[in-house]
Amino acid sequence: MPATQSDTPTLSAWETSMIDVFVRAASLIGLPRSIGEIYGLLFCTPQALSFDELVERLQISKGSVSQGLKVLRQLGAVKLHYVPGSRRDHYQPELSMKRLVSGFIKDQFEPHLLSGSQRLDNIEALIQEEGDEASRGHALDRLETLRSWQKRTRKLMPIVMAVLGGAKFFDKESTDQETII
Amino acid sequence: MPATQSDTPTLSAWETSMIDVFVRAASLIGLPRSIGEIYGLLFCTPQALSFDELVERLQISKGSVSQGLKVLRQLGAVKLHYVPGSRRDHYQPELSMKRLVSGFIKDQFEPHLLSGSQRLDNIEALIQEEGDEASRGHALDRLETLRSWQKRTRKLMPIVMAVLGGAKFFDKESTDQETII
DNA sequence: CATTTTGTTCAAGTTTTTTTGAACAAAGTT
DNA sequence: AACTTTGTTCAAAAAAACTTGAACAAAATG
Repeated sequence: MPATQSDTPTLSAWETSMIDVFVRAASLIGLPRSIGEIYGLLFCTPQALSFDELVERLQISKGSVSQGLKVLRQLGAVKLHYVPGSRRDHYQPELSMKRLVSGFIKDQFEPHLLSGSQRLDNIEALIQEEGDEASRGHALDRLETLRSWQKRTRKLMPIVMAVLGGAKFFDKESTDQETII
Repeated sequence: MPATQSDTPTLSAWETSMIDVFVRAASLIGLPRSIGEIYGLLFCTPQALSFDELVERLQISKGSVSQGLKVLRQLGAVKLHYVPGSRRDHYQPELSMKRLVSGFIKDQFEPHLLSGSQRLDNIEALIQEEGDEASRGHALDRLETLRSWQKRTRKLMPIVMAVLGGAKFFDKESTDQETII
């Protein structure tokens, strides 16, 4: 082979395109490009990849990879894979759509939903304190609309998970739903 | 009342809080703050509001309101409301959760899903062109995973709409599903 | 048809988010 | 213990997204 060439460990055409799909998907759900790239490359690659391999093949900074993997771990979108003989952490992508979606919902969606409930209670208090006898009715009306939206969203989650393949899911009061589908 | 005071048409406490809920919701689905504010104020207010009233009460620029309303119209999240005697357009919020979600999916989600299909076909071609007999198998495997995710996402949509209240929804080949729930 | 009213457009300014890279910590080696 | 490897943190730089406001168009009015 020719002498010391710069040896950019370039990605093949299909890898680039497939990673692009994940970059778009990430952006769609509000995650930065670098996270799409990392998950995308792991998705393309047969073997587990180490931190360094991600940095080199994607040509992005260590900082981005470190933070990106942190988020992906939190979401349950990557798994640590032990490689004998190597001291480095190796990563593999989570391939179960159900688990990916579940992780995303639990991490990014549910918190907003829950904090939302408290916010609505606060708003109700504010409406009561407020004078304006006349407009109070409308305000409370809209508040109820909001509450009904919340409730429906919550009911939707377990159904989504079920359709995605047999889910156990958060729901304080409803009857058991270990394995619906 | 006191002489010409600056008269900031300030929002009441409960309005501010409720608008805040919409600002957060907007951000959650990747829409800018100003759009959350506009929809939020319309949601709080009993009467339809004009362009100018939105500018004044929210204290944001005409540009933001114009662009914000454009997006909200596109999403079907606001409706024009004719007010006799006034030449201005007046707006009211769409209050049906089903229609709101449907508008969002149709406008922001479906396009990505569809363009996605073509992208995957392109990737398949690239994988075939590519040499490397050995790795082709894995690549095609992952491509199939992606296709299955797509398919499941598409199946999910009508179900989501149905749960939200009896939907007619896009689906080329499946059997009739005018009113499921 | 000149003028006013109403709303849109878009380049420039501002703010927010993301990325970088150098300094740092933690743990393993020699 | 000194050194190396591996990965994290975080302030500063870069990029992206959002907002502003002045110039512009379109339509109604007088």
